[in-house]
Amino acid sequence: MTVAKKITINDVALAAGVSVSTVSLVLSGKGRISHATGERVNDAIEKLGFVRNRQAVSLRGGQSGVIGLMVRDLSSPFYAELTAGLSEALEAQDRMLFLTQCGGDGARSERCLSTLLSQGVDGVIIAGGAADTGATLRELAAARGVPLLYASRASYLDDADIIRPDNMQAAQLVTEHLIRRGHQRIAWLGGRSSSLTRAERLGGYCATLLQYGLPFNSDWVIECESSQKQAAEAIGTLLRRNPTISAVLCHNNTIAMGAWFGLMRGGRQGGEGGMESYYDRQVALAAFADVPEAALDDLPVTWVTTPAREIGHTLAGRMLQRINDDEGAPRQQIIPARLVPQR
Amino acid sequence: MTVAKKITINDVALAAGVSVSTVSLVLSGKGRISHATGERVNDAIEKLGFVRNRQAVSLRGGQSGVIGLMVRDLSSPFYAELTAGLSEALEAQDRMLFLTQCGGDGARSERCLSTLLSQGVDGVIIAGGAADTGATLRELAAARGVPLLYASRASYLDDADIIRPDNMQAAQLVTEHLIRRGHQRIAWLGGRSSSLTRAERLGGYCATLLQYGLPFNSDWVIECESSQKQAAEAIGTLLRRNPTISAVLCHNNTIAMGAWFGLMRGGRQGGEGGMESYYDRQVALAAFADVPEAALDDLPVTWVTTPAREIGHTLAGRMLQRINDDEGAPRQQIIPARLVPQR
DNA sequence: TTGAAAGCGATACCAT
DNA sequence: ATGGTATCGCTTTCAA
Repeated sequence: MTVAKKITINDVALAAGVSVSTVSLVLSGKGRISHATGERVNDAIEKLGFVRNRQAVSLRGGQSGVIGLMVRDLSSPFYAELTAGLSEALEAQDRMLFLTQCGGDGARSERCLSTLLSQGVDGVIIAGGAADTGATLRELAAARGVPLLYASRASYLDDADIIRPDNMQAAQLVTEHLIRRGHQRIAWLGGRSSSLTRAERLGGYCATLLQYGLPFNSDWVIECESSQKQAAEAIGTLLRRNPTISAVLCHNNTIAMGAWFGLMRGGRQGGEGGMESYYDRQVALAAFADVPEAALDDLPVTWVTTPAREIGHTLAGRMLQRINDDEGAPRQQIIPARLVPQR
Repeated sequence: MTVAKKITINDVALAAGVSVSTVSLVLSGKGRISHATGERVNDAIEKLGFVRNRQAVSLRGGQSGVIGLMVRDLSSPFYAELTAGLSEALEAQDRMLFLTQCGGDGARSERCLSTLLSQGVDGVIIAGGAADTGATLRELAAARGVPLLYASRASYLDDADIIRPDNMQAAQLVTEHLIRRGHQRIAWLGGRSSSLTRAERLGGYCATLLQYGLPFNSDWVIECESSQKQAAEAIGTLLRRNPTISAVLCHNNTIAMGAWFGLMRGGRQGGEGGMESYYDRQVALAAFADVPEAALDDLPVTWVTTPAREIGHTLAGRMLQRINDDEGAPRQQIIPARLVPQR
C-alpha cells in the first residue's frame, strides 16, 4: 500500500501562499485574519484534504479532544447504554471517547488510567468498579491536572465528583405506585445482600411502606440469583408461605421474567391448594430494569428504569464544565428513575 | 487544582545522570545498554512516576497504540459484546480502543473516520453500517496508510478485509438439529425481508430443508417486527392456518419470547378448536440469539448464538497482523455459530 | 494583518 | 555503550 505523504499546515501554507502561523490562526479562528486570506487558506485546506494532527496540537499544550472512559464491563446493558449516551453527547461536542475495560481489578485500573493519561486525555470517567483504589487513581489524575469523574450505580464515594442513579427514589416511586394501586402487602424478590444498589433500593421500599403505615416484613425480602429458574422457584415458595402477598417487586428484569414464569406455572398447575389461589388473585409484578425503555420485555409488569443513557449525557456535560473551568468542589448529581406503568 | 509539572524523559535523564537518548533506548529496549545504566534509569522512572507521552512518540512517527472503532450503535447487545471482546483483546496487546458511534449515516461516517485519523490511530475497524460510503472511507484510510477492517453481520462487502458471522451455517446448524429431532415441517418467524442477515439465514434454512427432502413452503416464512406482541400474534395465526407445522425457527430472541408467549396463550385459552391442538402437540421453538450464551433467556428453546465476543477477539488479532506486516490481500474470516440445545 | 522562530516530548541518526 | 541534536506538526509570542 502506497502511503501518500501526509498533508501538514506547511503544505497548506505553501499552497495558499501564506505562512504556517496564518494557517494556524485560521484553523483556530483566533487572531484577526482578513477575509480574503481566510478564503484562500480554506480553499487550500479543502483542495489538499488536510486534516489537523491532534497529537501535535495536544503536544503543544492544547486539548486533545479525547475523554477517557474506564468501564467495568461493556457487555452489561447498563454500562453499554451509558457508554452509548456518553459517546453520543461527546461527539456532539466534537470530542471522542477512549475506551478501556478495567474490570473490578485495582492494579488493572491503575494501568488503565496510566495508559489514558499517556495518551493525553482531557479528562477521565470511571464507570463502576475501581472503588477500592479510588485514592491512588485520584492522585494519579490530580498530578496530571486531569479532571476525574465517577459514574456509579450506588453511592460508595462521598467525596468525589459523581453522577449516579437515584436508587432510593426509584424504589419509592414504584412502591408508592403499587400502594396507590391498592396493594398493601408487597414483597421483594432478587439480588444479593452484598449489593449496594439493592441496599439503597430496599431502603426506599422500606421507607415508603412505613410511610404509608404498611407492614415491612423481613421474611418478604428474598435473596435470589439473577436466574429465571431460581426466581420462578423462589416466588413460588414465597407465595405458598405467605398467601396474603399481593405484589412482588423484582430486583431486575431477569428476576421479573422468572417470577412471571413462576406465576404462570403456578396458575397453570392449578388444583394444588395455595398454588392456584395466587394466580387467580393476579399477583402484581413490578421490577427495576437495566435496559432502555424501548427494550423492556413485553410482560405484565410495571417497570422502573434507570436512565443509563441520560447518565451518559450528564457525564458529558459535567466533564465539559470540569475541563473548561475547573470548579474543584466535588459534586453529586443524582439522576431520577422513571416509571413505566404496566400496559 | 495544582498541576504538578509533567515528568519528561529530560527529567528522568537528569535524575539518572544520563542523556535523553539513553533514556529513550532503555524505554524502547533497543540499543545495547549496560545493566548498571539500565537500573539507574529505571529507578529514576519509578521514583519520578514518569509515564511516556504517546502523542510525542506517535508524532515522531511511532505507533500510537490506538485502534479506532466505528460502531453503528453500541447499545445493541451484539455490538456491545463485540466491542467488549475487541477491547479485551486489544488491551492484552497493550493497545487501546478509540470509540465512535457513526450510526448508519454516510457523511457522519466520513467525519468519524477523519477524526480517528487526526488522532493518529494505527488502524480502523468499522463494525456494521457505513456500507454505502465504503469506497470513500477506504480511500481516506488508504491515503493515510491506515489499515481498515470491517466487521459485519452480513457479507455486503466482498472485496474488503472483513470478519463476520456465518449466518448460513448458523441456520443450517439449527435446521439440521430440528430435523434430527424428528421435525419435518419447520416454519420461520421474524425479521424484515430487507435484512441481509435474515436473507443469509433463510438461505441456510431453505438449503437444509431441501437437502433433507423436506418441503420448503414460502407461506411458512413470516415477516414480523421484533416485538413480543406481534410475534405472539403471528405465531398464533401461522399455526392456526398451518396446523401441521411442528417447529418454528425465530429470527431473534425477542421473537422467540413472543412466540413462546403466543404458544402459552394458545395452550391456555384451550377449547378453541385449532388453538389448543398445537399447544398439546408441543410445537418446538428454536431461535437465533444476539446475546452471549450466559445471557440467554431461560426458555424451552434451542438457541443458535453468534459469538460476538469471539468476533471481537478475531478482529484484534487480524488488526495486529495488518499493522505489523500489511499483507494487502483482503481476506474474509467467517466465524461459525454455536448451538445451545434446549435444556 | 501577517511572518519568523522557539518549543511541546520523544526518537534515531551520527558521533564519540 | 552513551551523548548531542535535528525532527515530527502545530501553537504562540514577538516583530514587522
